[in-house]
Amino acid sequence: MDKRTKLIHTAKQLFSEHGFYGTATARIAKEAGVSNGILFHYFPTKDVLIKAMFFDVKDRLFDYSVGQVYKGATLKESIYTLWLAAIEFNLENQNDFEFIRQFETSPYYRAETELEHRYVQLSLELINKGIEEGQFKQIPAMLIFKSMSAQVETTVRFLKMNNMVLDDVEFTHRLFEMVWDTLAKK
Amino acid sequence: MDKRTKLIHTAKQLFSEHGFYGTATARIAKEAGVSNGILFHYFPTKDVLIKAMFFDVKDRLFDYSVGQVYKGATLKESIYTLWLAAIEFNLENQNDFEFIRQFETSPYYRAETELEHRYVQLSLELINKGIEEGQFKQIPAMLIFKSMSAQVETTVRFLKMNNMVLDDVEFTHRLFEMVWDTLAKK
DNA sequence: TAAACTATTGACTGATTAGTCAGTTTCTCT
DNA sequence: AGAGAAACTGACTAATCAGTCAATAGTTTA
Repeated sequence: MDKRTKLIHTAKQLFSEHGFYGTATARIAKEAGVSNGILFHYFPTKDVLIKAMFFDVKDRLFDYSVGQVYKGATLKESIYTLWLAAIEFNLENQNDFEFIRQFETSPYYRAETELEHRYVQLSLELINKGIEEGQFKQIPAMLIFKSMSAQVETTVRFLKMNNMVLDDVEFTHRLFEMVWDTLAKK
Repeated sequence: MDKRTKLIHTAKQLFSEHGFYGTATARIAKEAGVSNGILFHYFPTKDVLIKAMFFDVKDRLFDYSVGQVYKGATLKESIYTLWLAAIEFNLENQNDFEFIRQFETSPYYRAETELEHRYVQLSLELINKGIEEGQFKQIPAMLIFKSMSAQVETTVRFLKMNNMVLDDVEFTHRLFEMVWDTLAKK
């Protein structure tokens, strides 16, 4: 692993544990086993490091989840696949999960930045299709997207807190029905 | 307003704008128009100040919302009243809203602390009643509570971002149907 | 080979900040 | 009144931390 990647990796671990402000750059470098100076060689400021990490996570989530949606799937199947993939990704990458959670409530976060990402754009397209076809409630697409994201986050936090994994298919479906009922027209 | 209250008030404003770590205690005192020392007279550490603020907000939310639930109400009516009250409270007290949001993703937050609060306990009682009576889905009460809270937060953020208020009754009901469908058995 | 560039180090600095403290004023109770 | 407590002040400190920099090593290019 090169030093740049090693730094991102170590930073994510420390940030998810102690927060952005509880983690000194010097500590990141130390625990990554590199010099203090090299951190600022790759990331001129702490802000740049943090934003690079955000895009790193979103890119990987996109690759992981969108690849699982197969072409001929119905809308409900596609949403299910994306929902499940997001939960799995967050459970398997808990440092990423904690990092994103903190990022999104920090002053670093701006809504416009997120909008530019493929992951959000694809999700919004899917939701707009659902609204146009009359399968979804008449609610602004952005609000539906945010509700879904919030449900994923809540579910992951709940599973983590209770040391659970999604191995029970029946329970998993029951959880998805919660999400689906939120969006779908009765 | 006495100095202690004035400090909590100013701190909430600054925290919601610049975050816990972006706000120096000296700045809080200065903007509150009091001396630096008096802050530490009332709150021995910054932690104590932050936790005092958390309970201040939850107490006021409890008083505001629970008072509106009337005795003979059905379960759906009670949930609606609590949901709407929470949204109104957060819209009217945006500094409180931003503060809580940051608090809950900060290292200060511990899940056990929240459980002790009347507001959470009352909500859980109501949800458990819904599950037992078969009106709610067979999902752990805590997860239902967290989902509802997340929906409230998402909705408030959406309304804020688009400079909206809940003046359209039809739209308000449509938003509540989203929440209700999340919880209710079909 | 020499020049130019990139990667790397770690000691250092200037700014910031939570919390202290010695002393002053204001309140309270007898 | 006057003693004792509580409220209050603001200058001060010890620690922390993001970012700098001069120097060295390694790699590419002409």
